[in-house]
Amino acid sequence: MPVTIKDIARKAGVSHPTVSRALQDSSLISEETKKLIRETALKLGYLPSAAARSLRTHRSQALGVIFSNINDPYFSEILQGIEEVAQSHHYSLFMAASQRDPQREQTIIHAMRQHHVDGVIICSTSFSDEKSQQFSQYGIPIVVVNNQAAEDYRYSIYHDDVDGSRQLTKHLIELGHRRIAYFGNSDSGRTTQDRLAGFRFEMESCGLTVPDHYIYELPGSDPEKGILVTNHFLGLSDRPTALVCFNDMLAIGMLKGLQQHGLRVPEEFSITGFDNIIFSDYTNPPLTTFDQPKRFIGQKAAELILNLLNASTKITVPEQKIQVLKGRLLIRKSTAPPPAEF
Amino acid sequence: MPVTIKDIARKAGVSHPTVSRALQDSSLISEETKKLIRETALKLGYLPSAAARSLRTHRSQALGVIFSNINDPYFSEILQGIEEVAQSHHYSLFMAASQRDPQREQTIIHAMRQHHVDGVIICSTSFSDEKSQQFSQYGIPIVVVNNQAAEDYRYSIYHDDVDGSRQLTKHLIELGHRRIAYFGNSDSGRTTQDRLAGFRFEMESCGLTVPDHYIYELPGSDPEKGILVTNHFLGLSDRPTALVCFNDMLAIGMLKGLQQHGLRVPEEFSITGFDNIIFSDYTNPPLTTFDQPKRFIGQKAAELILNLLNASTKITVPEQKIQVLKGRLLIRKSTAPPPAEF
DNA sequence: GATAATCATGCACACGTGTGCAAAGGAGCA
DNA sequence: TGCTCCTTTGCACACGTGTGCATGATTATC
Repeated sequence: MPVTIKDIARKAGVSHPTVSRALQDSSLISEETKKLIRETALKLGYLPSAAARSLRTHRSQALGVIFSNINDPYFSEILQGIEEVAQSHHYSLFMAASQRDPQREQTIIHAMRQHHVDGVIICSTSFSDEKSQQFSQYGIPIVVVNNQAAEDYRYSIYHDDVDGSRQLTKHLIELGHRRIAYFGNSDSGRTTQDRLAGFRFEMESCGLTVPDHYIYELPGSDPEKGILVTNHFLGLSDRPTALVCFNDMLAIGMLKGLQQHGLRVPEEFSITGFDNIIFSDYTNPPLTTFDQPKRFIGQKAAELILNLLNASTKITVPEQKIQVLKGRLLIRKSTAPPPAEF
Repeated sequence: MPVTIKDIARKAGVSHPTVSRALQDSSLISEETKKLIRETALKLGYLPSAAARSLRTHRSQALGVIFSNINDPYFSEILQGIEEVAQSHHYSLFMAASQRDPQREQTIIHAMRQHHVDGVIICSTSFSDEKSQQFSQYGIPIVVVNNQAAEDYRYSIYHDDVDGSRQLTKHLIELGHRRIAYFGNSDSGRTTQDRLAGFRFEMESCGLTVPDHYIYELPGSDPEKGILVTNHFLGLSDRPTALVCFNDMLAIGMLKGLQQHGLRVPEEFSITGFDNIIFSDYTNPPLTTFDQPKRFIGQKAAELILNLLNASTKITVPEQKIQVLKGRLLIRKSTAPPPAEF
């Protein structure tokens, strides 16, 4: 049987409301009673009941975090950032993975509403606007990370993927490449769109055309997909000399596929990734990629939502609705000038 | 203002206890009132308050999951398994990372006790026995995964690392290697011990000696450590021809280190990993490793703890306290017979 | 010295749900 | 008709915490 404030009250010879106030460091209670109560609380090993507190105050000291897939090094690094900030602010984390399944998404929403989370961070690109409205409708603030429709949300954080994609493309162009293709992912919402848009934009502004068959997109991000798609690009009569990949996972797979076909990277073929997941530095050759501040993004998302929680009581509205974070180009060894004959 | 059972009661013209019972499908309530109540509950969009329910029943429908580090592909795959099972049983997940910091561990324990989790899964090797007793002391069942002292716990799950390490070592011996070294991790508790033990055991049972400088252990598992340690092994006068690495992360780093020194793997040097994380198949050459059923381990851990929760009411004691799961040897391209001159 | 002002504390109730017990209503039976 | 038994429902209270309000004690003011 756990210790309650009533137990403390009995032991200290006061009433339980006095204990409640004392532990909140209320100015109504005299310093000496506070001290007495704190000591007996410590002695008895008191721990407040989150359930009772949450029932009364409508605050749970818990945040919900929704991912499409936890088992993804990109997301787990974001999660790490979130967790750090949450823990240092004494917030607990409810975590769930939607697996892009609408059924599960609904289940998750219900679970989080039932558990009365104070706020929600959505890191799932597939989460629709109307789904997330189920939170805001009940006064639960949400922050979305890299969502497909960041602008539709009141608060969101995303990485400037257009910029990243442009920088990668520009790097290849500067190396002398002219026939550059794009290997994309089709189901990551805004990320899908922005990375392709950045590629196209940079190509066009350099006067380079992109034939339709230079764009290849498919759902999912297993490296295995990369291997499968190798054939497509290598089979083209106007074979590209360089490839911009949607992310590191796909690039890693593509790299393996190219090497299985006997191509030397980067001498015969250049390839870029995106995200700078830890393994992109351990491929052979190491991947040229775009470093996205993943942990920082997680931290910012957590800080933003915690500010919102305080704001709702203090009626302070944060000045900024949308935060755009910038990354940096990371030139490693998977890119080089195209072969001489081109 | 969320809908409560009282709102339903008012709308349906009954008392709130009747609603409570009806929604629990109690046999005390007539079928037609049940139907009426269910319909109005649906119409009003009722969602039970976990706080109130938990306060009354002392069950929260939530599990705690403690990791040392979330940003680790090995653990996140286990987490995925846990999440799947939990979600399908309508349990939510409280998640926290200890970062091997005793202070944070204590904070996590408090947070989880406050939130009244029904059970805890500990995937952190650094979690001490006495720490976890804080849970069992208050009747919260715990399941530990791959813990250093699995036998001390009432319920635990672990992978047979001794067996895995033996099989890897045996594979190298069968290829003809005699000078085999071990590159380990020093802060993963039982895993640390078992993998080294398996290596030693197999070497000895084949009559091969292991000089002290053939064993190198350090804390942490960043691939970067692998690079740093390359010098140690390559600098030895009796240089080994093969290396058994604690896990894939370190092996991936070591592989890069070897290649930076101009060594060809596997022609001049063989190397093995452990765990079969997804990237071990995408190094060049792909890593020979030991496939551990990570997701399955997570699923089993979640199932075990859910059984314990039911058992505590039904007074059924599970027959098995400790589950040992087996993996399988995965021979890829990072291992080959030693060079001819040896 | 009487009154007002200030401080510290306790009483009572609320949050939303679940459950023991009593009670009301109907059916069955002698 | 009177009794018992069963079904269905409501009443009252509990879970642990927080807060408005009243109360009692102490000090300040004229």
